[in-house]
Amino acid sequence: MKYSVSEENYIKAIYHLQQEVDRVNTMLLASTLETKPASITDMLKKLKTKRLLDYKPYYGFKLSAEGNRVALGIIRRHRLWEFFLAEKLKFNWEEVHEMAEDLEHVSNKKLIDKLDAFLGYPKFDPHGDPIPDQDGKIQKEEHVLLSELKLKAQGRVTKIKSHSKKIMDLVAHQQINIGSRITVKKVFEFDESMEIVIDGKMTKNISQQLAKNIFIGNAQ
Amino acid sequence: MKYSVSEENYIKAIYHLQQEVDRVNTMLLASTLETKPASITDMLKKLKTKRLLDYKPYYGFKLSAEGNRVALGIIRRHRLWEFFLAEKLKFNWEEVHEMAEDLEHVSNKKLIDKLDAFLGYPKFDPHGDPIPDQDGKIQKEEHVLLSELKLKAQGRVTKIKSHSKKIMDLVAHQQINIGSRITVKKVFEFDESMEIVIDGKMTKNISQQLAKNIFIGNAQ
DNA sequence: ATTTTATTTTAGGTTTGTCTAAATTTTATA
DNA sequence: TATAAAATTTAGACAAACCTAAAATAAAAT
Repeated sequence: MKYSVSEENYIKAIYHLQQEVDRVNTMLLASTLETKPASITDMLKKLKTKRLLDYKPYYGFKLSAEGNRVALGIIRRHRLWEFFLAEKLKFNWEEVHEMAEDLEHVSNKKLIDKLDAFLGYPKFDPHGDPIPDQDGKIQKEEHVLLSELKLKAQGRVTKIKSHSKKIMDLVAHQQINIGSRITVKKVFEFDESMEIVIDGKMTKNISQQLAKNIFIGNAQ
Repeated sequence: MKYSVSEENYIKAIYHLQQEVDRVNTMLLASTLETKPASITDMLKKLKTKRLLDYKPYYGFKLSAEGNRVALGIIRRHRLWEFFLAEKLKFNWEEVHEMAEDLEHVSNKKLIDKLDAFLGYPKFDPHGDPIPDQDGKIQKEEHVLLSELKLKAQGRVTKIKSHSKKIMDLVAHQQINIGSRITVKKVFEFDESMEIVIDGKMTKNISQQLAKNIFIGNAQ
């Protein structure tokens, strides 16, 4: 089954929201898609008739099993293209998200599977988010926030929570990358900022707000 | 300026038709786009107001200078993606056209220029068609149809005229590739079929219809 | 338990790109 | 050159995806 760009954007947005809340509602989806609640209702009905959505008027909604499957396909495409853009075309990892928003809608299965092979079946995209395989399976992530790491603890950066430009600017400037090895040297009680060592080379001071957006984990 | 997928498909189709006839008309465009004449007229008006088209009702039409520039941008994207698909993802050259039809509409300039660099600034796509550079400049092709080649003449395959699946099937089966060196051994008066030698190795018999679709030239 | 507020849906309108059927214009033919 | 045929355009309709404004429903507050 082939879905329109709009349908795919709705499905993807619902999927992501479901990772944070158990039942998505109209207002929330409208604000993340920057559209009006009435438009949301229209699309919900459409997705329901296509059996992608479990939807009862006035009572929120969630993706059906099939809806989930479709969402994972879109996310697979998005993240593979992100990996391609960063790894092969040498884009900075803060630039790739926007371009992948367009590329993800090119949905020829054979193309995506060959791209996957060409890239060497990567398990994580440049932001550290897991890339679903052909069957929609996702590598389990186990990670904690850098802000929760104990003194002297160390681990690798697996993911940045938000992909907003503001965070990306700071993270890039501080030379924190996916895969960087981080050691917590000191935590200051005053503002809970921390001193960290990156890859055993650079010592940096980062705010608690930033530390709350950096995941440290077991991946890659 | 950003154009819709539909607008881009019209612009591209008009550009290609202009390589064959001097003034394109409604019926011709309708049949190549597999759409109805009334739809063509609608879009022509739109492209005219956007100053992409030189159009006088009832008297045919052709692309403006700006229309040409836009067309070359689309063709550049199409052919770069074709090259990528064939060269990097290892698709057969008869498969790439269809996928590139989707990819060509992803029009981020920086993405395309980086893709171009990644591919090593190729001058011809897998079908032997020239790839416009950033400024829309195209490498001049000089070629003749294989059917017009004289006896004992030889040259390299630079391009296949049509990209239809039917032709591609036959061409691939006969092991005729872009860059293959072809020598005309014999031409039969009865049906104007010809015996050719490919790369000095294989001797094949091909129909006149096929020979009329194979270009032999100076490129690559 | 009402009333107020917030959320959600419905009703009806717009734009884009398509269509069919009818009207118009050009081209071909007798 | 008048008429028939073909090509083109216009008029009006439709689906997709959005919108605004109004109505319906649910949740919160008094």
